[in-house]
Amino acid sequence: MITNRKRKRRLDGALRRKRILDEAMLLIGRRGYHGFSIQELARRCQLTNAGLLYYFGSKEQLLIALLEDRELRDAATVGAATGLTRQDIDRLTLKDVRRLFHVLVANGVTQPDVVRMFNVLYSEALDPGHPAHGNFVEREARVLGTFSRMLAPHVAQPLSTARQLVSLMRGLQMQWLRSNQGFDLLAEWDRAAALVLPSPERPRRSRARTSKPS
Amino acid sequence: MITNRKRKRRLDGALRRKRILDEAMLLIGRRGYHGFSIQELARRCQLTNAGLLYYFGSKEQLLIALLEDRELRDAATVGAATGLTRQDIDRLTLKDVRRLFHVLVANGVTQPDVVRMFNVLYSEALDPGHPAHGNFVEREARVLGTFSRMLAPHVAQPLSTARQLVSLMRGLQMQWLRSNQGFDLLAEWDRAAALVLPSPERPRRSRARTSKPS
Amino acid sequence: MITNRKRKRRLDGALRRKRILDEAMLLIGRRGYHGFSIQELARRCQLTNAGLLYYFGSKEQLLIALLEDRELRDAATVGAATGLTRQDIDRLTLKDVRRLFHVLVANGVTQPDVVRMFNVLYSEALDPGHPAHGNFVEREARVLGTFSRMLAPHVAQPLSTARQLVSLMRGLQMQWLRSNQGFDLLAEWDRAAALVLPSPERPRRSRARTSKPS
Amino acid sequence: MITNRKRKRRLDGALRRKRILDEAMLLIGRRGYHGFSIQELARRCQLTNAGLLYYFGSKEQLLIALLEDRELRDAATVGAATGLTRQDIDRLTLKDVRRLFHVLVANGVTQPDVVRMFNVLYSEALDPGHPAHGNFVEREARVLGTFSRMLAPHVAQPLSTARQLVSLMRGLQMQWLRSNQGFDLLAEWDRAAALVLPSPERPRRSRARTSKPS
DNA sequence: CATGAATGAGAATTCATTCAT
DNA sequence: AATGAATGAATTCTCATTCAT
Repeated sequence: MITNRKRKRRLDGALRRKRILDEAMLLIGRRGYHGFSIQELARRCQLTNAGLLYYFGSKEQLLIALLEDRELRDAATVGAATGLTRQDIDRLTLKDVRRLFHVLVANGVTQPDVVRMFNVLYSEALDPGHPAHGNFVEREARVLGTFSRMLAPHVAQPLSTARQLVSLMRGLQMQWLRSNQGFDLLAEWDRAAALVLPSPERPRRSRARTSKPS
Repeated sequence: MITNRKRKRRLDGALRRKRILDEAMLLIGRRGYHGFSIQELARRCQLTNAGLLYYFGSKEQLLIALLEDRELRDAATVGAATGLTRQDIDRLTLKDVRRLFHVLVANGVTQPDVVRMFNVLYSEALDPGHPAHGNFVEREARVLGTFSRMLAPHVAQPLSTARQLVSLMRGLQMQWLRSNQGFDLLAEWDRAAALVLPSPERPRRSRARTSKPS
Repeated sequence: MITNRKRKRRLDGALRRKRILDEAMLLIGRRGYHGFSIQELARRCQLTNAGLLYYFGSKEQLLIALLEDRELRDAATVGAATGLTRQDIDRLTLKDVRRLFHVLVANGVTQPDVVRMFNVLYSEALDPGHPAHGNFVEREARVLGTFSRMLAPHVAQPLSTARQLVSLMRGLQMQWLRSNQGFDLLAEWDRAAALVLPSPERPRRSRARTSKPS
Repeated sequence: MITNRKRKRRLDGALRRKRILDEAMLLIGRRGYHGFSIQELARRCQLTNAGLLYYFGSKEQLLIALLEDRELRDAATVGAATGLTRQDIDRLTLKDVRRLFHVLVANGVTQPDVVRMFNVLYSEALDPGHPAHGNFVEREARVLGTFSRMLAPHVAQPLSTARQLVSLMRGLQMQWLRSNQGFDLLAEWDRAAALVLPSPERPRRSRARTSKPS
């Protein structure tokens, strides 16, 4: 009984937090960190201003909590979808790499709001004074690093290729969002990836010299 | 005399306006439309709050003026640098296309603040409520349309290629800005463009069977 | 067993209360009643907000409890240090009076935080709306009354002298606190007291006609 | 005409500032810096919150402005009342010194609100975090220094005497305020000063030898 | 005995904007 | 051409307090 109750209460608290973060994601995704207000978020969560801040101390901390939360969830999602772990990074076949990126994009297609939030923050956080600046600088380094390592066995200039993939992924996502998801993002991605990643059947990196005769 | 004065004053006025817009570009580039304040801008221009609004009426109108101003200037810049006009669009050779994009990116390299502003607004304006939303929706359509037309004679799926080029350009710019211009953007661009655009000597892309008669 | 526990708990409760009051004294001494917050006090006591109020009901009651607690403790301290009781007041020799004041000040030297709190509240409570206003009005009357009675046999205008002593004591304490206890308060006090209180051997002050058989 | 208008406008602004500061003095005198609110002050000045802050940027700056304003006015008042200047400090006769202090206190009697504000801040600013802390530390040093110099030719331990005078002045003022000006402060002061300052006719202070051989 | 959750009131401050001058 | 004065609305955040558990 007691445990049940306790559990229920705890769950309630955690659940509420989650709900708030979900709503915050939507709001920030639309208006950006500077453009949304604690007030509006609270209203949407049917909480008072103070009630909301009870959970997250300040607007800034809310943002940080949101990013942390997302990071955890996304890592889990991707891990589950690909069956790959950190250890595999250096040993992936080209096919694995393709599949991984495909999954990444496919995952985004199912949650456009997440994609929107990330992309909005991604550029808003360019500003060194932005509360998520550090987070995104670090994230970018991490992502480019990871991609480079994955690509290293397969392409001549892994960092360049990583940059291209990141650019294409984010750029296509942005266009997709702006067009109200008016085209097939995943297909577009596959097409783009095919240009940037060497085709699997042929021995890689000949490209680096001869280019693609196909 | 009087005319002189008037002229002088007008010139001063226009000059002042320009100065304000330049400062606004920096500010908006860093903090976004929602994140910057008339107050701060006025301070930086050594004007009072009211003094600034005398020129632009409202924050929103300021943004619009800024975008219009930029549009004019950039069109002029690109036109001058490439020697191409609107009429040429459909008749460009692949080489011209390559050159055009190269100029575009090279132009950005010389004015990172402009690049920053555009990219920040580009994602901030995803929000339908953003005062520049319409502008950017239209701009995107225009850009993709123009690029598609330019690419049509040369690639199988011009719109896809246009999307890729736009994505790569913006994505690389963002990475370049975030890294504090820590890599050679132009070189990176050329590398990326080489993958997406067919190499000039060989007709590339057997896929382009059906071709587009447009 | 049960009684034990209860006792233990009670003791814990009382102890906790005391700890809270001690911390409150520090805080109020530094920031005043208006300037400190239940929140900060709770944090310092490693208690929740609600936990703290469980003990004292409200901020105002906390202040009152603090003053009462202090009153008790100080009365005890002074009584113990001088060996004098309320009944002795009218029969004190000049030497006793001197000694009493000396002890009072000496006592303050050992606990600057108490001194600080009293002096801060002493002036903050000038405001009729202050929750300790009544307390301090009454306290002042009591102190002046008591001092006057003690001084009556020895000086011509006991109330004036009482006012002077009170002023000197508080004023020197304030200077002492502001200078970070940068001078010898007790020595300073003795010097000042010597001017205000008649020297014991010589009857000083011809005004004091009534004589003193001391 | 134009000058007139300009002057009038300026005066208006300055006048308003003055009115605000006067009201602030009352409010801070009653509730202290922590205890008063911009809101209430604005209401009393028939201004909006923002309207008030237009003049003084922030609560803290308001306090500083208040203190500066007071300093100027008080220096003027005292100078006018005594006819003494800074240069005279070291050459004052005992009689001058007495007169100066008398004027100081008499001046206070005519403006109890000023006295209240100073005394309230005087103790509130003990806290190193208080925005007027520095101001009051410095002020205390200056006052004690000045008094000491004035007293140096006349008493054995000028700093001690200065401390006593400061203590008595402030202490009596406080009692006077707390009693709702229920006694004759000036008379009380003269009585106290007579004890601390050597009487002019008699070759003061045989004590000065017997007690401290320093 | 104490907490977790929440609130209503109010805090200081900022914002875009207005308007007479 | 620009300012000084002012505002209403909103912002983030803090406060003391309540109440079920």
